Amino acid sequence: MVKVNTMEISREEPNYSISTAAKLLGISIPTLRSYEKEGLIIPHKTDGNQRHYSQADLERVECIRQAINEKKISINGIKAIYSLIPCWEVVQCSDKDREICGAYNSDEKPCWTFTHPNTTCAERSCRDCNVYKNYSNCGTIKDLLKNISFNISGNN
Amino acid sequence: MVKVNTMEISREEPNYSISTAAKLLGISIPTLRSYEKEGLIIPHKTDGNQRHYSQADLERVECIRQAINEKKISINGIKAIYSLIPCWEVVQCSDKDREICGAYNSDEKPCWTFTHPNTTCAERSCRDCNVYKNYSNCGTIKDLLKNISFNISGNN
DNA sequence: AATAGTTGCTACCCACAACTATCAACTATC
DNA sequence: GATAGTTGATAGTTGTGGGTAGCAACTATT
Repeated sequence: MVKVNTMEISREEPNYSISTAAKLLGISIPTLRSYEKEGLIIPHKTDGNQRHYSQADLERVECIRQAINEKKISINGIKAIYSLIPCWEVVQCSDKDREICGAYNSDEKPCWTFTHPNTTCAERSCRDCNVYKNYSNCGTIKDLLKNISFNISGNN
Repeated sequence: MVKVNTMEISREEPNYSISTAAKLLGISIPTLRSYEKEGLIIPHKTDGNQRHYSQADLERVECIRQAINEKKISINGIKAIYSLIPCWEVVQCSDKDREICGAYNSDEKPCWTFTHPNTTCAERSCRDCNVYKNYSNCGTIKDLLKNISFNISGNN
């Protein structure tokens, strides 16, 4: 139990610089930066604004690469898929939040690419949020949708 | 009421040949065929195996085109998004169905591109199914997910 | 039975999404 | 304070996904 916890922490410890991360992944540094610019990853940033990547980050990037290179899903496609993660349920945000939240009302970009003024997510760090952390692995979004009690309204 | 019904029927009446459909959409015939081959649309087929398109089909194609040309989502991306439609809830299929159903266990292709032997969907026509019909319009998939009572398990 | 339109191929084209290289200014480490 | 590594830019490269054209065989319409 304690051991698992330790492993979990080390998996999320941002130990790799951008150059070692790029080397480990077999891609260039600009590519890694562009994934961030597109909102696919949120690396940790030091006080001096330098990027650091954890093991979990690397695995996330590998899923993204698999989607792009093997599944032939474009970057905008991945963003659209991420936007379907039901964040509003994961963070249990209020009806009022949903009205004003850009993420809730978008189907083009993941929620963590929005600023969330005046919502539950305002003071949260998206990198540490379960929406970002849990549903990043290659096939987990559909699995999330399966663990759902549906209540389809107006379905004729 | 009757009037709406009539409109609804005419909207789904497969009145257009492939050449007129292509002309109305401003695309070539091979393109229209390729969308079908990819599983994005299911046109009606005559006894002589010729394709006929309804008004609803044309609108569907327009959404697909918008996704490809404006949103820059690749065809495989669109397929992956369609695969996230919770068909199992729309058609209310059994636990046993879910075990053996290729669609339930895929996140690459929409459910209607599978044959569904020995499931609730086996004897259904996918073109007439609500999964195909209702959640084809550009932004409706996320809306569907919003009309849901969630029951997230194992969410730490 | 003749004309027009369709079928499923295969072969071809090209815009551009994904990626890389290079830069001066800045940060980290010793 | 000097070396190595990083930052955000811009400019350049390239593979290929999305689309088209052309074909013989088939179907529809007159």
